[in-house]
Amino acid sequence: MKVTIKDIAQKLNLNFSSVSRALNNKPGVSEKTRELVMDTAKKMGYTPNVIARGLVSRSTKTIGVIIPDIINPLFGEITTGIIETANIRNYDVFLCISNWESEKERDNINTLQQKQVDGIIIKSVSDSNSAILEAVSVPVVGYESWAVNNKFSSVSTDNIRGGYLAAKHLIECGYRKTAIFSGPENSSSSFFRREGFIQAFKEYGIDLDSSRFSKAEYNIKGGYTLAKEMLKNQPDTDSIFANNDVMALGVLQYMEEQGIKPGEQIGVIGFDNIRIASLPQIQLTTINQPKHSIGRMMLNLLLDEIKNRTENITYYPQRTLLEPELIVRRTTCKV
Amino acid sequence: MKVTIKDIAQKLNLNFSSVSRALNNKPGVSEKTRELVMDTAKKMGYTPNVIARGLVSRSTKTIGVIIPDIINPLFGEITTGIIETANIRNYDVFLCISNWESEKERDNINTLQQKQVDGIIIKSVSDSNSAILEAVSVPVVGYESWAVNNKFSSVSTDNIRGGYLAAKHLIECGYRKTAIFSGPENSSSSFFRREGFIQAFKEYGIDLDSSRFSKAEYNIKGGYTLAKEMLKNQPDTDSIFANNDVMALGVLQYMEEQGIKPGEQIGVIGFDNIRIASLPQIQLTTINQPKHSIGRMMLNLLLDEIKNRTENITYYPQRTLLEPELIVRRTTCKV
DNA sequence: TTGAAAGCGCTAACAC
DNA sequence: GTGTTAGCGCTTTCAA
Repeated sequence: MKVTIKDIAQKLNLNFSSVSRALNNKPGVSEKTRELVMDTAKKMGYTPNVIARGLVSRSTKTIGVIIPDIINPLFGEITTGIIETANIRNYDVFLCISNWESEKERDNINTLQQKQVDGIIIKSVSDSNSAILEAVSVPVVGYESWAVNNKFSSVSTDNIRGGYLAAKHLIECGYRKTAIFSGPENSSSSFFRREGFIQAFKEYGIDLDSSRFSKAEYNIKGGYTLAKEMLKNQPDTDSIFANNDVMALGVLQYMEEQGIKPGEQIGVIGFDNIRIASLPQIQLTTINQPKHSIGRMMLNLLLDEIKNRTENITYYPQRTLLEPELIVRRTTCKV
Repeated sequence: MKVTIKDIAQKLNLNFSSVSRALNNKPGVSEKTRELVMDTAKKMGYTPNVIARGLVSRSTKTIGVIIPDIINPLFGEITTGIIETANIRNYDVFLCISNWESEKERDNINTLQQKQVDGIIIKSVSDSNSAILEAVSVPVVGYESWAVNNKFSSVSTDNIRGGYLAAKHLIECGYRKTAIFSGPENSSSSFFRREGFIQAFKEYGIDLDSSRFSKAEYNIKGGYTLAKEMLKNQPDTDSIFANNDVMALGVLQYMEEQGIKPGEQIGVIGFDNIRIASLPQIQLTTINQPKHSIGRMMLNLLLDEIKNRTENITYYPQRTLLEPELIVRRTTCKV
């Protein structure tokens, strides 16, 4: 059986509340007792039951994170940033995967609330959960969720600017007939990236043919399928803006299979700058997101809000936009 | 404030234990009361406090998972298998990242115990934690941990066989001077893969030069560095067995940079068969692990043991070995 | 069928 | 400085 503070108290002929005080470094115990308690606790192999502790203290020192998938390295790196920062600040992370399903995301939110997490970081996949999210009783910080909901803080890369940069580069390369491959319906990231992209073309006075806009799942297969379709139906397409890198990977796969040279015949630009995009065999031109920083910032924001709330300080949701960066590689013309 | 069973009880002029019974579908309440309770619970927006429930029932319906990193898609896919299966069986997953650090892993184990998880699935990075792991009070299932510890069940791909298959393929291609790039010190996967590899060479009566065995971190950079070193110091090396795919990716990166053609000048074989290995630009020859199945099997094993334990059925640790499969692509000769 | 009460392991307010 | 007590939200005996 597990050792409890009562066991320690009994052994030391103390009251269990004194043991609690000693263990938690609270005032009201003599140095002597404290040391004695600490020692025997260690000897007996005592580990606190954080569940019980959480029941009374109303804090679990755990924050919940909901991401759509774990295979896309983008989320992997953001999550790594979150976890590393959390650990430094003495918090644990409960990670949930929504698998891009709105319903699953709802389940995840519920689970986290039931688990009494102190706060939630979420990359929401659907507006339809915004009401639920607003009703959550703990602080929430979103990744790319400002448009959906401004009741809580959010951090994201400036997607409009990112899309703009991508377009500007493509235009300067001389591409004129660009296809845009977006993520799933309602993806706010795709929406803004496309907005910025279109804006740039407008500024340059170039018409963008919306029949070249299509959408699929944010994965390799999605990009592959879209490329196949697009290049068959509209073979004069001269470039592709894949709304994220894994999609771009799928595009490159299709082109490679067809013997179409990216960067020479058709330009391809992605978004995220995941690690493999830089491999010499891939050399994908893309827009960088500061992934690790995004994770770190979201966590810090969340903990600040948690602190504010316990201290009853009014809190104003804040939106943080990070600057994207164009990374030119081999899948677009060299400028 | 959150709704509790007491609130419901008060509203219905019932005792809160009746509400509990009704909510949990336990016998001892009339159908009428049960329905009434269910209804009002829903209306009042009641969600159970699983923390409190766990305190008394001694089960949190949560299992802990510890993996070394989240960037390597191998772990991503295994973890996806775990989470999906867990959700089907009504369990939540608490995911911890040890970052390949033994100390961090120890912290993770502690955290999970404190959080009172019902069981732990772990890919341990170090033998030094085996004592701690044995002392864990809940069931544990390991990935690739049999050699380290046989007090608990484990699932893994047959690494010896995998190494053997890799070697056989290389030999049949005509390679004779193979370098082996292993993972970090004490990596059991590398150990067995190398063993199987060496065994095959022995069977074929070919001497393997151990000066070509080296080790680094299990990531792209590790493979890159090792390839650079090896090909500089021992330029007659004709092939490389990278002990996992991400390492192989680093090897390919170096070769590409140097204009060395994989499969033509130097053969490269990896291990894991991660998704990107199949991209036409990469086309890495590798050994497949059934990643999703591994996750699913580990979870099922764990839940079985949890069940056995609550029912006081003696349990014998079992070792499950999965068959690896050679996937020939372009980085080795075509057979 | 329902109510009353104990207790899971812990913190915190209050008394001594 | 230490002990006593209540109570967090819930499940589970035992009585009624």
